[in-house]
Amino acid sequence: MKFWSQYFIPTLKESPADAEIASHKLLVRAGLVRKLGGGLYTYLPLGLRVMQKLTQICREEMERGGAIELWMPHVHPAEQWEQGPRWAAAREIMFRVDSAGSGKGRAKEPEYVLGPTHEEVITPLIKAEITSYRDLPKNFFQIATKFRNEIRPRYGLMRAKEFVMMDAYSFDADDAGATKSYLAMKAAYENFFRRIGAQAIAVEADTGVMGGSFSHEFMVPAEVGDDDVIYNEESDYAANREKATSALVPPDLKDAPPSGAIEEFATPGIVTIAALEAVPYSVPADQQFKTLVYMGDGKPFLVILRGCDELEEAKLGALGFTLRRPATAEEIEPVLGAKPGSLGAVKGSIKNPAALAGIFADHAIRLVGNGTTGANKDGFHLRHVNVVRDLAITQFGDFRRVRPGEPDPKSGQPLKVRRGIEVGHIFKLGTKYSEKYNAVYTDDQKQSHLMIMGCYGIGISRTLQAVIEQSHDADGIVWPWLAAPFQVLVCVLDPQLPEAMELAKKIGVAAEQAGADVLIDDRAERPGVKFKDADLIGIPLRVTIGGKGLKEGIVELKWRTKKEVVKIPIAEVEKQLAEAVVQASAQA
RNA sequence: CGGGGUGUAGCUUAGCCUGGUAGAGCGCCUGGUUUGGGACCAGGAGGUCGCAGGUUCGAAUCCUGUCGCCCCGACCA
Repeated sequence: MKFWSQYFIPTLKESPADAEIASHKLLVRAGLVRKLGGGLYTYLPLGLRVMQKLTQICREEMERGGAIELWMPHVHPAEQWEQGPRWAAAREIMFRVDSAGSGKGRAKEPEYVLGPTHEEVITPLIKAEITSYRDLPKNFFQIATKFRNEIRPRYGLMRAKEFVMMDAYSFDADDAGATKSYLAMKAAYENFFRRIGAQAIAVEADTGVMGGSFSHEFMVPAEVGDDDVIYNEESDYAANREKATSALVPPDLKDAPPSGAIEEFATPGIVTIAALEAVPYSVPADQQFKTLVYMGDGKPFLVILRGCDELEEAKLGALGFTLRRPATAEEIEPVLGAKPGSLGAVKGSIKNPAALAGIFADHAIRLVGNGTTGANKDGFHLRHVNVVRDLAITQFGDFRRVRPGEPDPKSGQPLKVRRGIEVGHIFKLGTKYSEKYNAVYTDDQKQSHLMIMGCYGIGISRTLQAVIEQSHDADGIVWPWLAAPFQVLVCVLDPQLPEAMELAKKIGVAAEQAGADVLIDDRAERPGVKFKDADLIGIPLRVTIGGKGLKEGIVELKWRTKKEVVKIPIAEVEKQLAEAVVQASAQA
């Protein structure tokens, strides 16, 4: 039981100028956090309590899902990462630490880095400690502060440089076991988000820099989210935009026969799809081939799309390059023979085909059949280009960005799009890390095998804010029962009356015994201030003790989610409150 | 890192264009009146106008640089 006057809940009437979204404003106004610097926040007592609620529930669900808690350092020797598979890709976001005057002369490489996640730490650990199939499977987790030097911190805790994350790593003897571990974690996540009152949905996701074979993101739908979720509720299809596909190309599509011999025609100054669509050329975008050039680990490669489609860059990850970026005009011309705007992939038109790492085409270009593309000659295009006959394609794949309204891949229903906040991510990693660190075990036939890994993360601090974003009204936060810093607020309007405070303590004890955390507002403030603050900090259940009520022999009970106030005789309040607490706990 | 914006009291801000004693609201302190949805009256404390240069008789205001913060883009829990 905490007494407000002795506690520390600095609420604000006005929102800080740097807060843009509702949850960020409320975090500050309700006295949960204060900013130290960009992406760096102090958790005030109330904010810390919520964090502790979330971590404890997360811990319980992870343990129920078979994971074992441990704790790893967050200062990592840089060598640990240099030996790992993603140093090149991850070093940008890592804080570097150098012990002063170490004299090691490592001008370019840091001595230590602060951990953004822990695959590079746990995999060598498990390689050293686990060598037998008898000790598998194992799944380890920790709940700890993570460090990422976000280029652009945003929205309070939503994207911070230092944040709290639960990260878990599973090790299995075989693929079936790894899938089982993955599904156990998926269930644990679902339980966690359900218990804390967050409406999070699992969507198929891109594996990104983590690598691995498949993955789900847990998204809290919210307008302020950073990600687009492509979904259709009837078919149950849901995927991150980076991963989403559609059934645009019918499986039985027959490739169009050539419409004629390739014809070159002059297009002086025409370097965009839109310009070629206009008169006098009048070539619809969906009758054009778009040719993009990227650099993959230093070698250029081509991506061919329909003129009307956009590249979904994340899908290029499937090609397996470690480092990838758009090519510059200077890099393109010597290889293709023309500047961007006149590029194409027609056999024989490419100046130096041997320099290319490949030509990758989106399936959807088969819908074009015969189209127009650049001639690899500035100011010229080619028409009657046939996909099968003329394009030098290495491999077809899914590279285009889906659009709302396209048929979903499960049922053909139109796809929809909405924004979401990514609060959790699970990956089936496979052997990417175990291979790199040679994490092997011996089976019962004395054979060595690579362990199959999975990794799992929940952004606890981000989840805290996502819950607020999802659960607030004009007056303040509306905490779900188990996420709330306190479940019961006893609001004493006349704390100078000894009998009022006596009753408040009795009620508080009863609520605590029923399993609630109790805050007593005993401040010498006017009732209006107390009610406003109560709504702002969003405690689910409020008990009001007023001078008038005391005379009438009643107190008031009000849920934060409801408008009505229930008057209860003082003699019954302890019992009724205890029942309400027990019931709310049972439902949560 | 590219583009845009902004920095004035603990918080929210006016003043800047057009240079001339730095203002308000909230919060805080004192006293009084109030007391069921952010009370009122009276008095009071609190500001190197982000920092450093420059222009000027004179700079919060104009110029240059620099730092912080916010927004848009690429990345992520």
